[in-house]
Amino acid sequence: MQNPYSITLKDIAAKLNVSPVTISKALRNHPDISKKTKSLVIKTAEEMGYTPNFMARNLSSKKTYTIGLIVPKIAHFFFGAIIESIYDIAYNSGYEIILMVSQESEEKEKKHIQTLLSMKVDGILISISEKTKDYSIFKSVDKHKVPIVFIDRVPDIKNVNKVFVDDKDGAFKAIEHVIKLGYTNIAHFAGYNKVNIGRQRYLGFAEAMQKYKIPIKKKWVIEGGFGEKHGYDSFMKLYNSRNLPEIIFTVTYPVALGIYKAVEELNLKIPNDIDVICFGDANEQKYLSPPLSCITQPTSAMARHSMEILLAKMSDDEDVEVKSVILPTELTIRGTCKKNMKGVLT
Amino acid sequence: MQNPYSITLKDIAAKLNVSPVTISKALRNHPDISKKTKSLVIKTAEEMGYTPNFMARNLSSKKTYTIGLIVPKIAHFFFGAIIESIYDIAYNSGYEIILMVSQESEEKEKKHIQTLLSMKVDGILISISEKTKDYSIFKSVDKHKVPIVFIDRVPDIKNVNKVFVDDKDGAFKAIEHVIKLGYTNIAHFAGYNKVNIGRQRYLGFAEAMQKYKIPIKKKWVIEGGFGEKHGYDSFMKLYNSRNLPEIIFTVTYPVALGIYKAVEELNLKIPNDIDVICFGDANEQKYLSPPLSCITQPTSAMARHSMEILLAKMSDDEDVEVKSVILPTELTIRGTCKKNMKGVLT
DNA sequence: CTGAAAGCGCTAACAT
DNA sequence: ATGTTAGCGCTTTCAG
Repeated sequence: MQNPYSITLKDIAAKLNVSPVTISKALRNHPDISKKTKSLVIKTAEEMGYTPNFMARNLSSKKTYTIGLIVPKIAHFFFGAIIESIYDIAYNSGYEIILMVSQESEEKEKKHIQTLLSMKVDGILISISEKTKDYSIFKSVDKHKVPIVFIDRVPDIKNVNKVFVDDKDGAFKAIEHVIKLGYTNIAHFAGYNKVNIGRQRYLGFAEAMQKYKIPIKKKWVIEGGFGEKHGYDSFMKLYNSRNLPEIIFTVTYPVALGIYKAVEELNLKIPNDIDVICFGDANEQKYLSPPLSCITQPTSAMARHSMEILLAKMSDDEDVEVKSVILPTELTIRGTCKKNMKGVLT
Repeated sequence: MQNPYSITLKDIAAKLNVSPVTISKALRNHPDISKKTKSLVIKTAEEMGYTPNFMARNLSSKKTYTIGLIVPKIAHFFFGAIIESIYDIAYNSGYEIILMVSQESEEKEKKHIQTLLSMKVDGILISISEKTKDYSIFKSVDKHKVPIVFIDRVPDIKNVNKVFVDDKDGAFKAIEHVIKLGYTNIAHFAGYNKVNIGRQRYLGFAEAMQKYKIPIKKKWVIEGGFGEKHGYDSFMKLYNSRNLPEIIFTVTYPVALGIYKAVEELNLKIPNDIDVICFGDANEQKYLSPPLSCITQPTSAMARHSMEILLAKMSDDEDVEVKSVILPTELTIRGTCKKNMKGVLT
């Protein structure tokens, strides 16, 4: 027995002198059972402290009412916000979320998918790790017939459900803004080119530079992922090469934070010595010194759309159409990236 | 059938012309089975894309190798860090974490506990919501014989496993530091008195004030929970009453952030117009304007201790002793709370 | 070393 | 309206 202290349908049945099936049906509000019996059953079940056995229930029925959610990191504003929204929607739709953290490891991601599959989740929501190259695992999910929706970090394959932001457009808008302000020495601390968000943000950057005929300096485009360390290391590298740009556009907020850290250690000042703008918002940015300007992503809309798609896929047996939702970004200018006002500000 | 595309033990058995039991044993590395058979089984299982059915497995065995984790919030540095550490340790110990978010609601918390119980988790880790008053639910967990350990936000009951920080001492040290710096007009934006961390932090504050014979002004001790809104609202209230202290000690980091927000809106300056120190660290604090001083909690140590206790409880059948771990805090002085240097800094 | 039998707790189909 | 039978996929005795 799972543990000797849990009460089962049988126990209730014995006490009430009926069959376990009656209890099962009553508890699930099956039309077969009379109101009187139902209320009696419910009452005694409560009295006895009955807790349905999830494992048993889901072994005999088809649905588990659970959704697997895989993210690369958790202690990160963007994912924190996404997760929170998804939990919220799931809760209100009667689903449980099983959250897994890949920690940017392709191997862990794979393991987690296996686990979720073995847990018989009804669907999977995933933002893939920055290292993920092998997409075959996602096809295996398909084979198991469990619907999957990709969020933000989506793989470059056709015919999958994805919800992401118009990264290229967002980056373009930001760089265009920067250029119009009069900056010409613009660097980009990029993500990885093989990760969609890294690639698209770079492309937006490049397109804007091209449009305004500003040559892109190779040394000023540094690829290195999405974490704080990239920002710190790359800035240090640039600084030591004595070849600083006026402004750096970073692929994520943590990368920008890395620059803040380096700048402080070097006793430099933002935005005087170096200016920064980043892709991705975080609550704290407005309290940074100086407040960091950024491209804002609509996290709760992303969560909502992903859940809507997944919910639809999970309920409809017929093949619902594959959906790709692209959401717009917004430019939020705060204390950085406002060249024309430099004199006033400092 | 769960879904027609998943391969079961039976399928493998049929293919290999042996009984399902042999497969089951081989896959679990049971000593009964010969090496030769084992390797053959493992190989074909892989080829066929076998995924064990978690539900079935855990229905027939005792352990599920899952741990339930309940936290009040997720998009919050402290909990994010705790969660990440716990996930890490669990992963390395072969456990899965089922994360639930109570969103500071007692009702949701209760529901989540029920769900976890019905999922037959092997143990529960919980940081209770700020609203939780009824502790009877925790006793019901006890009845189910699933071990539970409380982290940080622990209920005020005897004989439960808990891991928390010496909140009172941390607050005391901070206020003592503040007083020694020469501040006398000290306010406290407190949590809720009925939540242990709120109460203890207040007590530390009060004790320090008393030791140095500084009267506590009632209007300067404002109770209001642990969120940003409390900080914002309370500061606005204080400001409008034209009775500002020199420094405010806040019960959490988000509360301090609320003050930062209000201060900016009011066009005031920290630390000149008002100074702040808070309980609880976050990565971003060092980049705030100005960098926020705080009392640092050892999140990963907290995670480690909780998991150690839980792991022990889950493995030993005999009643292991109830454990209460109290961890020390550290004072981290950054840009706020350094009166003697005011002239230099600004 | 291998397998047959029984059962975990629940639900679905089919009686009654 | 209630109960009987069977089975979900796996593991645990207990025989061979």
